[in-house]
Amino acid sequence: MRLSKRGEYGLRAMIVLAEPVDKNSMPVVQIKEIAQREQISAKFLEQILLALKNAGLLHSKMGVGGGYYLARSPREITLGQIFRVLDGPVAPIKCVSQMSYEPCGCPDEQTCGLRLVMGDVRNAIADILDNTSLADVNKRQISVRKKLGIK
Amino acid sequence: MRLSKRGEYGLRAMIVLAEPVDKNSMPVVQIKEIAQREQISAKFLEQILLALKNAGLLHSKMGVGGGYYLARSPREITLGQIFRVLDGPVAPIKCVSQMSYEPCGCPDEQTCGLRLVMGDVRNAIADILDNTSLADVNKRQISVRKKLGIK
DNA sequence: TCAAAAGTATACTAGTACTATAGACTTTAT
DNA sequence: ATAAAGTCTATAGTACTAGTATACTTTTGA
Repeated sequence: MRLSKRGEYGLRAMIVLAEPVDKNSMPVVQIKEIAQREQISAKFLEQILLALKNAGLLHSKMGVGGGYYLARSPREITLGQIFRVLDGPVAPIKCVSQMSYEPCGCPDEQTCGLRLVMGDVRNAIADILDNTSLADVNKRQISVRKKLGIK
Repeated sequence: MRLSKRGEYGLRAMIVLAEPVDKNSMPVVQIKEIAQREQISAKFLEQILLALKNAGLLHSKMGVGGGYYLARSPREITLGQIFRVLDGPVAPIKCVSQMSYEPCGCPDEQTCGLRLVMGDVRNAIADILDNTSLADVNKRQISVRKKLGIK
């Protein structure tokens, strides 16, 4: 039940890109900067951000002073959207996938016990990922920091 | 967020092995029989059941009339136990694993937003898998069949 | 007693996915 | 014009997946 490095890095990068910036500074962040902050290979991150751009979650600006920025407000981008771009369906088994169903080959799908339970698992995961926006993540981070009295 | 074939087949086999049998027939089932019923390569299933046996979830009887049977009552074997033997930790990322924690390399684990959310995901999955026994699965199957009016 | 049924154990393999790395190209600000 | 930045595609090493293969051990019962 693993999140790939691709997914991990992409989610972390998106969370960084959603961080509230001081007003009237253009919220464009460079790959290199994210890579450094999060200790990720910049070249690998390149591919990941490109995929997120092609999926419409990021926009970019080329050339000097360029970089990436969110295509929509952090409130409107969920972790589920990001996850699906980078790691595919949320469901642990294809036959319970809402977004990309496929039969799994069990003798009788309707009464397959595994399918029943894995359906619950899928729903539990999707519930969290699809109802947590980048803004929510930032809010939580801030409240944790406050609680710990840091920064 | 995928369940491997190994995990899938193992869980399916365990569910079969937990099926209520007519009283006083020894509940020993052969690999071949499970493989046929569930459409799984018998040789592959062999390895899987062996792993489950070595983990103490199954017992076996060698020789003619032998086979596998559950080491404990279906009420006492959870899907979480089976899953962990075959597919490893439930957590989507190592730094939120209860059973086999490892740092994941983010700059500050305490305030890592991804970690906070993935912790929730881990708990949601573990909640289901660790609180669903083989007996529960069978009960659900039966109730689904009843509802559908089959068999 | 010995053959057949059944599990045990390990090695091997083809294919695919993962995790990058590399390099050539395009766009843009100054 | 040049350097900074993203774009795009190819490639490589490694690990994992999903099996196959093979030789063995244990047990039963004819």
